[in-house]
Amino acid sequence: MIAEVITDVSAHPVDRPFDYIVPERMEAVIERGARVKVPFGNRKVLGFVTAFKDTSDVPVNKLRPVDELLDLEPVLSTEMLELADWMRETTLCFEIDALQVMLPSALRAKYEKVIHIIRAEQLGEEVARFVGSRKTVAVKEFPEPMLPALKRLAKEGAVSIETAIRQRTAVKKERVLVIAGPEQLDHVHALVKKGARRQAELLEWLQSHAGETIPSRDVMEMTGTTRATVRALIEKGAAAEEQVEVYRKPEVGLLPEAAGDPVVLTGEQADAVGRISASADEGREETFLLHGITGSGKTEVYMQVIRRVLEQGKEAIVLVPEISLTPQITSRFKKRFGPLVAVMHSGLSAGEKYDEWRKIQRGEVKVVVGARSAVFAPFRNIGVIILDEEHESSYKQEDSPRYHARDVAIRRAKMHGCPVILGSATPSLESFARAHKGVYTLLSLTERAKQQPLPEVRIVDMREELKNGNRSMFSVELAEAIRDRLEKGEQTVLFLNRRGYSSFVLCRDCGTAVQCPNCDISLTYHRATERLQCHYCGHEEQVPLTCPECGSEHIRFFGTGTQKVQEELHRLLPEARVLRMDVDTTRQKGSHEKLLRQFGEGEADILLGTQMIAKGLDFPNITLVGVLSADTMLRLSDFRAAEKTFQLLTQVSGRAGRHEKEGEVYIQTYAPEHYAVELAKDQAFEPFYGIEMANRKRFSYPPFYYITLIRFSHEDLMTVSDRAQKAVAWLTDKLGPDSLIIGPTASEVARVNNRYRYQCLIKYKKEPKLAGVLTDLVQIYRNTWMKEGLLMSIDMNPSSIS
DNA sequence: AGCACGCCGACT
DNA sequence: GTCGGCGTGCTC
Repeated sequence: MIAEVITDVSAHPVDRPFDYIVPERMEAVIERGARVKVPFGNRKVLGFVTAFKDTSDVPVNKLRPVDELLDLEPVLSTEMLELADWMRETTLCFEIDALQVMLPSALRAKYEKVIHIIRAEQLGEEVARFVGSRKTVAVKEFPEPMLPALKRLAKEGAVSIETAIRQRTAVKKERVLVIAGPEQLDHVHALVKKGARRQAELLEWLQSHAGETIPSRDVMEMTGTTRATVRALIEKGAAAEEQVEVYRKPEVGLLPEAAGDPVVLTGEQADAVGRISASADEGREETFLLHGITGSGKTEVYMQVIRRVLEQGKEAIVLVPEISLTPQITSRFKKRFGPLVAVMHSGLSAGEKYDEWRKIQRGEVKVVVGARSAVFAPFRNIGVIILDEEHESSYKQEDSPRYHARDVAIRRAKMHGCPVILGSATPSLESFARAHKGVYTLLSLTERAKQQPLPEVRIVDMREELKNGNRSMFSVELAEAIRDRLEKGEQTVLFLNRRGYSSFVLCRDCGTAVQCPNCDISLTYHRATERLQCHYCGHEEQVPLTCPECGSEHIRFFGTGTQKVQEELHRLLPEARVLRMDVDTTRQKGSHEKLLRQFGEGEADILLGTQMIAKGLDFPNITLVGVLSADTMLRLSDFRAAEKTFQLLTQVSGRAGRHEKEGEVYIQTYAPEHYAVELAKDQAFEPFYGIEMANRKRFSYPPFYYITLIRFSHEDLMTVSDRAQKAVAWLTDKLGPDSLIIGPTASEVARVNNRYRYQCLIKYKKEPKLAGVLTDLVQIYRNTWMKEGLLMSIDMNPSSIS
């Protein structure tokens, strides 16, 4: 038997299956989707078995046997193997990357070079002393100066250097005591010596738990005894100690008032649940776009559909944008479905993620709530896949494999015969257009679940404020409104769109900001470290005392970070209690939940934050939302700038007045007449959709055209510009006349990490040749440009082109 | 001669 | 990606 194996080597020339002989002893147990250890060149690597066959085209003398079978139970199903093929084709990634992304990182291999001692007497004094009596030693343990000696020893055959494969995180084991039966314990009683008070105490406790199995640690804790005592009784036969597999228990901070029980549905909600359930019952692969204004109760619809699916013995996947950012929604699922829910998010450790994954794999849970990668949850009988906030750009992975969770969800639904729900108050233009065309089924929720009116939204023209001499971050109106809430004991949420607005250091004399030495971008000032940082390459430096350009001492901080707003807020309203939520205050594990809980329990009057507070926040006492700078995003040179601004403003406004008290929203902007700002005021999605669609059509952008972005980078400006030019010329020649090729142009940030960046954009409606042409372009790249140090990457469906 | 370094091709 | 093989050029 021959196995086809995809090896754990992410590189072009080996992006294909390699044939291996399956040793007889493995033949009965090896399966597709299992991991194996195989010899590859002069080392051992991990690989995935993707197929079997009887004969190979490879010359027999080149074939080598599989070294070791790592999984008796395959880690990837045939569905997943097929899905990986599809991902390779649609995103142009390596097969191995597609396979790896579906598994928890704990299952990935870690390679370590070790030396095996063959003839200890030959080692020489120094090495021998270091090695001691060990048979194998990791190479990295040796001090640098000893390495040449090791090399020589390897050549002489006194030692061998090999790569060991280690699994990153193992199954967690715990010691348990299997306590003997009562008669046996009585028997032990006689053996305990008179003076052994501790043992007698412990034995008495054990007698009251005869026959049970209890974790050793718990036993010691409850009886106040130590290992020595326990061991003494084990020797006398009072109990046996065993190792059992356990799951790690991630800390789940359940938020207090997240409702657990199903609620009575509005007519619209009930209709949505009915239609989706019908589709699920019939096993139809239908995609629904659930368009519901903020506060219309989309989550309740999801949960009732899931309940129906569970009743049929099927499973459900719920995707939310970066889950640690929305503890409220996970709390609701945990409360509703209890132990049937697994949660997968970036806040979990590798071991915790692995444990959650195993629960899914073994069928111990039926619902998974997670971020993007949870779309690969290893369920076998999926009944529904849900993407909440489907317009969120975090569903697109920005590095290889550049997949979109929405596409994967729809693909998996096809294979399982089940519906997909795309939920949003502000759907992506792509999805809404598809719903209009009838590709997706549109379901609308137009009323708020608790019948509250939409909040009153006021747009504040900051140019007027400036004219009137108000140079602060707060307009007179907004400041007044905050003060008003403070007096009433109600809560305020202030939102700062930080992008392009962080603090930087500017010279007042020559007007330049301090730049990163490696990238064409200004450095950002970080209060916590009191240093300047580059967000692209990570470069860090001291804040200069004089301008590096002109030597002037007149340099000062400019721009607005959350810290600065907090200071200004304190000056304005010294009595207000402010909670700040941004990357700096939420870096610690669980701090996000903690801050939200504090705010929910009324420990602060004002919550000040960035993007991360725009979603999911749902507290009854919030009656005021302020957006400090609505239009910073509009300045981005990206075709989605207006869409993103509209979505963000609508989401943020939706945080106010979700319960009994009415809400009010202030949007401060320098572009009050922009349609994205004006229409967000009334959550007027359809009018916005109309205008934006017209613009997209005029400029040939999605959803009218598909786009593919090709990026190039090189240390030398001339080289990158020339190769990009050559690539574009080649594409123009090969692609059909209806495809538009834009560029090459220098990227928005033209240099990152001392590499110059160019890009070009292909726009097309139908281009059957595209896949083939791009594959050929990659061939050219591999054979020529890659060797000169050029990097080229292709994004088949970029969410942003800036 | 002895080796450091960079380039190239192979990996079943 | 990572290795060994091979050529070049430098030093003792």
